Amino acid sequence: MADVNKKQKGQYHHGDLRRALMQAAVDLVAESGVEGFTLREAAKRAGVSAAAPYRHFSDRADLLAAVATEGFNRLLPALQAAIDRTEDDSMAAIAGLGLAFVEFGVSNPSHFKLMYGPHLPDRAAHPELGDLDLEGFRMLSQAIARAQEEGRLTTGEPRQMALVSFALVYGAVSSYLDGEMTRLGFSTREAQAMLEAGGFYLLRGLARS
Amino acid sequence: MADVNKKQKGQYHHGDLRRALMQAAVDLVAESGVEGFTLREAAKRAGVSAAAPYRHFSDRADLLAAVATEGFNRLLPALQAAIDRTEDDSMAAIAGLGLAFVEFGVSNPSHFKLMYGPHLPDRAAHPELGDLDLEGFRMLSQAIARAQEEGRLTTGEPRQMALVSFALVYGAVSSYLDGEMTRLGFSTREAQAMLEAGGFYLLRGLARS
DNA sequence: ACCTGAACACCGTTCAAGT
DNA sequence: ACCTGAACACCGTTCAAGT
Repeated sequence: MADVNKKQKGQYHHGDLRRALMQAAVDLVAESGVEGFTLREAAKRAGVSAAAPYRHFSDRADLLAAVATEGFNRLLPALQAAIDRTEDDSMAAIAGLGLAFVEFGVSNPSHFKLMYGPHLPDRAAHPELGDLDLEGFRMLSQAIARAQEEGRLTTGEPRQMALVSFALVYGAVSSYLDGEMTRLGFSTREAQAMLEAGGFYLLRGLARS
Repeated sequence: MADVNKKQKGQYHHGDLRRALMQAAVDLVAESGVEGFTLREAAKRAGVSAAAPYRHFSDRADLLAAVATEGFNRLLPALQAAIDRTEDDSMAAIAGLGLAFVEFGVSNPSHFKLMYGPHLPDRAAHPELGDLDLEGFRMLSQAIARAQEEGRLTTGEPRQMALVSFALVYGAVSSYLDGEMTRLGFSTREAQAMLEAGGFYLLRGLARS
């Protein structure tokens, strides 16, 4: 049960330096935000020199993008599972997607910040990120379209209704992670209650009257 | 009409270095994000040495916090104006608050990011920021309470309904500013349309049935 | 009171050299 | 193929010294 996060003393090769660096990034972001992450500190925690990361990542941003990609690769199956779990109820599927998204963000704050935050300077350099992002959004759009076909949601562009829903859950999670809710005097419990109520209010507004 | 942003050549005193540094910060954040802002570059643009800013700000974070404070000092009057403009219609006041918030964010992206983003490492060091933040939130809560008294919104904790509304507009603005909407394939026009529709859907959900 | 110049510790990144 | 050590340009911050 060797610790894969640190190089064995005296060993020349690391084992899985790529993994260890990504884990160090997640830890550092959790500890002190994305600004608090430095390549040198990540290398130090993995027990290698400051130059070693450049064998595995082209630069600092490339490492962060790899963590973001890992995040999408965790989120998308969770969203799919939420849909599968509610095969019979199209409205429940939409609510389930929202809850799964929120749960993912709260459980994976470092990943979430890198996936959706302003920290990746050149997203064009990582096209796979955009593709994964779009795929999640398409799941939501399709769930909304399905509910419309069943006559349970009001008419309107599914894409637009999806974007409204996304803005709500995205705003909820990121303002929570940024500490805005705490600043406004909400406890974690209250914040959670509001998330559920928020989804309820919005769904009510989207519902067929 | 002297350029207050640069020190006159040969002049020893600057004139208003504090202002010039804050303006440089706004510009740098707009150009390359908060990560792209450096104290040294701001000082360079103001025409002073790298140590000069420390006469006016205790450190880098203090300068950024000053810009955030300036942002709240612009936002709050805009919110108040939105309320005054719709004295007679409590529902219009809520919608007006949302639109004013969105308009502020789109027009003052650098300020908005610093006010609500994760970039200020120690917000406790700047208590006035939390106060101003809360004041804006109280405006929204009161508008909601008023609409409830008039029987136009469903019952429920105004604070909680305000938080839901805040999450929606906050999510809309910050995902727009972070480029997420563009990534999802929405044009600026579409994004704007969705903002309006989003407010409509949510208000509909909050309305008394 | 306000600013400069030099200094320190730190960072991202490169590159020749080691195993 | 993978990593080290030294180097470079840059950054935040401090401090003695200048005006």
